[in-house]
Amino acid sequence: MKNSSSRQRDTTVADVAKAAQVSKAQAARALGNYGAVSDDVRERVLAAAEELNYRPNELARTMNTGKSNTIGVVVGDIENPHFGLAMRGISDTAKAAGFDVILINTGEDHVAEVDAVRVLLEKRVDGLIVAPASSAEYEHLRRVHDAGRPLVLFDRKAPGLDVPVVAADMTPVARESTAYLIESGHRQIAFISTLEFEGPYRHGMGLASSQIAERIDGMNQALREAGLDPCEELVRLNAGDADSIKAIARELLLMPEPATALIASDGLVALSVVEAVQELGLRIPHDVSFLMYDDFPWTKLTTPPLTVISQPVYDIGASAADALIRLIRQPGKVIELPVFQATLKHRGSVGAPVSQRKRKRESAAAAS
Amino acid sequence: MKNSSSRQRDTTVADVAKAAQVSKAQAARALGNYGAVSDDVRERVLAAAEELNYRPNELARTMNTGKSNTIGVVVGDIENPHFGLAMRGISDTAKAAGFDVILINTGEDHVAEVDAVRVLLEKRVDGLIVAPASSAEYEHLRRVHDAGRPLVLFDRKAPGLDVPVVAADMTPVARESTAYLIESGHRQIAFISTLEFEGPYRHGMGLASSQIAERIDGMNQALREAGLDPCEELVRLNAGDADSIKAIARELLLMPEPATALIASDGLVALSVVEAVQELGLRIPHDVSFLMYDDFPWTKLTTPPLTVISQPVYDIGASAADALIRLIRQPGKVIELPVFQATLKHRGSVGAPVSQRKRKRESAAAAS
DNA sequence: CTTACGATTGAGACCGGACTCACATGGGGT
DNA sequence: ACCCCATGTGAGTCCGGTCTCAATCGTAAG
Repeated sequence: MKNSSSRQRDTTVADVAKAAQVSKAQAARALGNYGAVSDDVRERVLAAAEELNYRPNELARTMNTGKSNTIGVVVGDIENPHFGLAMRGISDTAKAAGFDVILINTGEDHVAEVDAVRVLLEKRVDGLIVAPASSAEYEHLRRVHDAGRPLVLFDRKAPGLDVPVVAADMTPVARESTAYLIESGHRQIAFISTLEFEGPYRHGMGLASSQIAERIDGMNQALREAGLDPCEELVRLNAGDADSIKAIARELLLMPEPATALIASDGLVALSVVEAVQELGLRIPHDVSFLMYDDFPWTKLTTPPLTVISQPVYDIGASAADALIRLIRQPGKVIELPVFQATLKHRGSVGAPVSQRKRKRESAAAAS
Repeated sequence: MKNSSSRQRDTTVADVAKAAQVSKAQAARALGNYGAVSDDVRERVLAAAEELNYRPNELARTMNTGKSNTIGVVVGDIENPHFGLAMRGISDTAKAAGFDVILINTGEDHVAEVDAVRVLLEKRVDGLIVAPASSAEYEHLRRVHDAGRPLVLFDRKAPGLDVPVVAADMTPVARESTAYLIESGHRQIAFISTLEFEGPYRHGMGLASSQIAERIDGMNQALREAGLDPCEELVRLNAGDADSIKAIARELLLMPEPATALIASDGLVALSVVEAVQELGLRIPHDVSFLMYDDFPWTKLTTPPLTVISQPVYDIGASAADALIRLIRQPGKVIELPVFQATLKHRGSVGAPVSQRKRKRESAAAAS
């Protein structure tokens, strides 16, 4: 129908105005639905717009209103279903409020993240939701704030940055699940995370990721409440890539006093840990108990299905979007955020440790 | 340091020009690195820009160059690791060529997809990569083309739309893997896909998704080559959501002449199919063999690990980006695309069917 | 029959860059 | 000494909208 080549210059308000025989200003008013326009003019303009297939140039509009009706999202790893689900929460909420969402994936690379933030700022998004790769370096995030763009952090806090953070409080569930492991008889409970940190874990040191800090804190709480001493050697940070995670898991399972329960700090770590366990020929939960963060669909397919800690990820995403939009609409107003809780989902990967089994058998024999 | 409130008006070329005591035009030239500028002026301008922390307004630039140095990507389901990985291929390639990438997720919803395309067009991206949810409705894609923006399709063709498509050729691997199943003794081989279609599968009808069409074609080829008759009842489209997929899997396994091998058309379908098999108390591969498309990490964790068909997803993404960029740089030029092949990865989920086992046992007994 | 006031309307500035055009300036060639 | 052309430079236009402002119109009030 139309010339399919590239020249197809877009029709502008001026074109529409000419066709409708009115001034550019009037056409713009009718199209933009502002100011006073007589019914006669409005009708003619809209008809002309329809006829010419007029599409407003959003860029031009953004340029002199300063608003783009778009929010930008920066995540580290879109391959991680955790972020995928959160993204849906964000999208749905934003869409309902009339905002478009554009996403940039950084592959957990700090440089890429800085770049992503710059790009989104340049495109004049109205606000940003960022799941920062590193909570240590956040100069680029401060820039967002300085540029007067609302910012909401997702999943991780940036200490020293006064910005709303939407995340589940992981301490209670970490405590609960550790207590459950202790109750099952475990004493050597290991925690594995890819969180990067200079040097090995020590109690009391400030961790860059509040999420991980809470998971460890809750664990330590439960241990102390049970009269046990949290062991620094059993908390392994800097787990790195898949091979490195597997090496760490092997190490934990083959030590003189091996870990009898492993906790994976997220679904990606879990993948490698389970693989390592299987490669060692150990069975879950008979030889070693396993617990993981992130309720991914595949966790139900292993034998046995895995006991997981589940967060309301979709809701958290939705809430982040909601907070951001409120911030965009009422700048400066202090907003309050709902607190989210994670829950422990008992499936089949936690059991009594081998030594415990022996003890039970012995006491049963003694009783009979 | 700076006033942290929102007023912080951005510094513009005009500001820089004033500070450097030159005309706006000269400042713009020095900043934009075009035209003729004396060393003296350039120096002063750059110094002033640095001093004032000048950041070009990308929107304004885009508005009168028509180029945004950004490519837009529209995918149906970013939660699907398949797209996540492809996205990385796209990002890496685009970044290397100096393009930014923005992504919009549609949740496989056609309306959302139309919207996404509109938004990206409005933001004046230089080109689009789209994995269309439905190959049947592509009016919005035609609009991209009409607007003179390069477009590359990912994973799925849109028949009747003259646009480059980057995807692996699934026919050979479908044929190979089906042949493998046949060789293992299977005669009742079922295929399950969520592809939406009016009515059940019939031979020879045009499927909206070329990916699925190829998978089925390859399968039928292998069957015919083995002298078997492709059975329409064993190809199940419209599998729908998780529950629906499970119901279909159950049906296939409980028919009078049940399927002895199941093929899941993608990793998401696979999740539900395996779950259904497990819930029926059937064991893979003893009671039923299983084969799936998509080599997801979790497929190695099940017992037994699953035999999968793997595509070079990252490379396909990279190639799509590469094709799009070539199209952006040389409009109109016909580009040729590499052909990608998928490969069958033997793991442990395919074995001889039960009946076959019996037959083997019997013949072994007869021979002894 | 004036006057006044709200509704309409058009001209034009403006957002922040890119780019055109006319006008210096000056060194090289003859 | 004179012409030519490359290099520098500033004024101003344009992109496609939004928005201000002053002028115009109609009509109800005085």
